[in-house]
Amino acid sequence: MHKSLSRRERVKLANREAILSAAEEIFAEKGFYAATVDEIAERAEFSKGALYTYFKNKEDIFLSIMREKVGSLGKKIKESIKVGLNPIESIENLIKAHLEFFEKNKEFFQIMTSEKGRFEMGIKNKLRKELVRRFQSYLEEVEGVMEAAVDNKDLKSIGPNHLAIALIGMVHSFTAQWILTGGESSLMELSPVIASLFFEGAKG
Amino acid sequence: MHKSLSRRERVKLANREAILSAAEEIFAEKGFYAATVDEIAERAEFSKGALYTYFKNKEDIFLSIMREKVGSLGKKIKESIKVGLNPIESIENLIKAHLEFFEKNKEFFQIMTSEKGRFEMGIKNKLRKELVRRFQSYLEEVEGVMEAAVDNKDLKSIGPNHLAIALIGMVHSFTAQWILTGGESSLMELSPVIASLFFEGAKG
Amino acid sequence: MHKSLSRRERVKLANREAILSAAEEIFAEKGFYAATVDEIAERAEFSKGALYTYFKNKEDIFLSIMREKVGSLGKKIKESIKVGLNPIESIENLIKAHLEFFEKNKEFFQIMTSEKGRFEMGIKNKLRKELVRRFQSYLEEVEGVMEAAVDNKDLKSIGPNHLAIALIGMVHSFTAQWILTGGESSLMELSPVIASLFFEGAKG
Amino acid sequence: MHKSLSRRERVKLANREAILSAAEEIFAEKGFYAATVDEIAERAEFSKGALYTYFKNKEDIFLSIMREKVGSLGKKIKESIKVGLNPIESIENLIKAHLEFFEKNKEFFQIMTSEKGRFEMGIKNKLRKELVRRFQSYLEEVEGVMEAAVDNKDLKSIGPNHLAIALIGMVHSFTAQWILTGGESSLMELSPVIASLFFEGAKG
DNA sequence: CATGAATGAGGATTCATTCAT
DNA sequence: GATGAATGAATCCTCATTCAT
Repeated sequence: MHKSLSRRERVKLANREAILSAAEEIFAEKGFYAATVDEIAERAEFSKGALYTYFKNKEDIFLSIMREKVGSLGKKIKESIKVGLNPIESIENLIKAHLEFFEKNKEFFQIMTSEKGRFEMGIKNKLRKELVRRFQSYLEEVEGVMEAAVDNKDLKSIGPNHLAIALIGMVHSFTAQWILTGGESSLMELSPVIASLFFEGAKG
Repeated sequence: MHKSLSRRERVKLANREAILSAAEEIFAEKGFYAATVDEIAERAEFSKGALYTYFKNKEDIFLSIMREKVGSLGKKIKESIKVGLNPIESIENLIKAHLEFFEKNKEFFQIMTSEKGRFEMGIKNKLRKELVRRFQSYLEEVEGVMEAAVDNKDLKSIGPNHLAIALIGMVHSFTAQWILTGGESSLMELSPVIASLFFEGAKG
Repeated sequence: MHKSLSRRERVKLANREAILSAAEEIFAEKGFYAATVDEIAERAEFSKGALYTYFKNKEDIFLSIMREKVGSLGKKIKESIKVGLNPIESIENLIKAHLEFFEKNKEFFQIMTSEKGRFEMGIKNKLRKELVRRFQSYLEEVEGVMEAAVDNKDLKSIGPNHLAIALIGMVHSFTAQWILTGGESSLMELSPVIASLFFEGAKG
Repeated sequence: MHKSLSRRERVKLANREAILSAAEEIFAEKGFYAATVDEIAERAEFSKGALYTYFKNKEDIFLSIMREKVGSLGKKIKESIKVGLNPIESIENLIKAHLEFFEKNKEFFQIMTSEKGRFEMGIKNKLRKELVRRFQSYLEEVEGVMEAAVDNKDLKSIGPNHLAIALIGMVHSFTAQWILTGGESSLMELSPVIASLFFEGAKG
């Protein structure tokens, strides 16, 4: 990878990543507003000014993180779905992919759940629009499998939209709880519990 | 209620409520940081100074809203549980109570989901501690019904904690989606869908 | 004057004037960019923040000064012209009015001559547009007298535009020199010299 | 000229000129403060760092332009005066030389008129001092012709200082107006108008 | 008590200048 | 020498909080 990049270009790319990584932590801890550019710069071990050679402004840093992560989540989800032999297996893979992604991206999960509502408001901004589009496409992906499963009589004929909301709600809820209790144990271990509850329900 | 309050005291109480109500809107729209005291004062049709006779500072306004709402939600939940003849019915009531509450308190739901993570950090503050305690007691309440249902063999013997997380996750997810799509139709109508998915699962 | 203003309103107006007066000095000394809001605040004996209750931003302070002064200069010029019994006398009055105004408004003269070119560029701004309009109307006023004088055969039939440029150039040049040499003696005393040179020329 | 310069030295000199020329444009457009080193470097098609091998700092670039131009203007003026057969002709030549110079150096004229007042303040700097000295010598040159003309009874016995101020004021005013209206037509054509107004005055 | 002007700490951003490559 | 990334001082502006009237 990066075969064709000059050393200088590779350094720039690495620095960019370092800044984004530091910013992700701070944004997760404090949210967009309370996070300060100074603090991000300090955590990234760069001067304040350096951030502005890599990003247009604070919002650009934020949206760059979100764009990358949302895109990456979407890709993982898509891949997980394709791998399944049948809709049920696809959904099981979907759950696993979600948990795996959030386990590696705790900070992003926190940012996403707390700032999502915010960046959908007052969308004048190209980047913001693109971001919202990516989110939607991710949801549609999940709805897609649900629809396939319903068509295949694997799932009850409930609106795929509702099925998607229910599953994602459970996944997010378990993830949030896992983070709240320290995020130490393995989140992926919960995959069977979630699958079982989603498919079979809780009734004894 | 308020039997023993003088007229002056009643006015003060009403003003307090008016301020909190205005603040709730602003906080829901913009989040804690982006909301300005000026804007809250204007929306509440009070002078900025007046807010400071009713509340110690901006955080105090915020936590007052949260305390009241979290307390109120907890109370509703407790009541809903008690009314049920058996654990299953209690859980059905629990779902309805949730949806009813969020339908009336959209703004609070938005604030809660976006700021919850934040005010759990750096809890030096009495009010914050109390708030977190209230949240926990609300969760424990839900876990309580789940435990009863498991004991009663109404639900599979899954950890009550997991059952609570799953149900709350679904409820929050449906609520969030409802708000995102405008919050016009009735949220409570979704109660049977959620109950069915929770009890019976999605499998056809 | 200000009969109908409450005390508070009068104080506000006085404060506004104090800020503008301090700003005028600083802008004259350093120009728009080098002048800092901090310095203006300090000179005005207000806090930095206070300036922002009176003015939208630094540019607003600057344009407020210019607007008032340009308007005031224009008014003086118009009045001076009207008072003359004939075009020649009107022009003499015009010269006197100019010198009198600049003598009292050294700082404005300096700002005007150094920033004029600047605020004509990139006029996106209502205030800037209005300002340029006022400047033009002042020039047209001077051209107006010249035209009358030419029509009346008091002046050679040179384009009134050229006559206006020549006279204003001389007036500005004498003013600039007067300021450069300390601005102590009376500028108005130069009125006959300028009038003589303008009307009779330098040739012996 | 530059006979004894090596190729390397000639390149350096050419680069220096290219930078100064680019800087002159930017300074004329925006003034000293609003002009950025980045922009100058870009316009000159050099790296930012390169500018600092040719000039000590931003002020050095600015003062280098001014020094060269002021010196050049002074030289032209001196030459124009010498060529005249008598004082009157010398003054006519002086006017022509001025207009010719400003026609070729619009940018410098703009910089000069807007920044002149500024760099006379707080002169701690050798370069600045030298610059002010050059300006003064240019004025003295003009005063010199005026004195000669007065002595020769070609002009009224008005102080040569006043005569110089009046003439220069007119020249600058016409130049400023010419630039304001686009600077397309020939500025030099105005030479007879200015001479006539200066010598004979405006009276009909 | 209510008001809203004043305060000033805090934060985002710019840009001249330096310096490692 | 040339480059342009990095620096950080400087600056504008915001806004929670205070306090004189």
